[in-house]
Amino acid sequence: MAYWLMKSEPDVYGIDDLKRDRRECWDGVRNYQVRNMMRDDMRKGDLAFFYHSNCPEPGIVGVMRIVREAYPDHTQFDPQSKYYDPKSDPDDPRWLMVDVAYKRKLKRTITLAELKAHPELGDLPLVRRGNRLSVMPVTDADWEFILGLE
DNA sequence: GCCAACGTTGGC
DNA sequence: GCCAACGTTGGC
Repeated sequence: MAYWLMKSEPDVYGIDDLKRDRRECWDGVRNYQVRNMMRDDMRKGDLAFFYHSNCPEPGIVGVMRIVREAYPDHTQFDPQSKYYDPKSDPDDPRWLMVDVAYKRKLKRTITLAELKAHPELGDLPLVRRGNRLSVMPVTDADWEFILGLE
């Protein structure tokens, strides 16, 4: 089983929204590297950290489970959606999404600042300069280490 | 295929 | 709101 970290802006969709919905499709990924990881490496049963980005206190706020593997993201064909992609061919969809299910909230937010302060996490893409992936792999060791901070 | 211009992400 | 970093676009 693999581990992941997935970013979302809490103003758009936060951990409390997922807690309420229990399960949701992770739409709006429009980055090829992320799409390829979701398609090739993300499997049902994998666990992921829910990360709040672009907010007053960016950090890890919860844990969720991948419950459906990559399939076409319907928002790419919806002209009303901000994720609409007119260049995507319905017979060969360009963008994919997975479904996630709420597992739990962390007892507290493990902030980005805190993650950065631990040299043990130096290889975590999140804390590496210039990283902009909205979905990234987390090693077993980093997963355990981060949960240990809770 | 190069690369300048432009758009987006996301921390601060 | 600023801006660094990086991805994408499109002219050539």
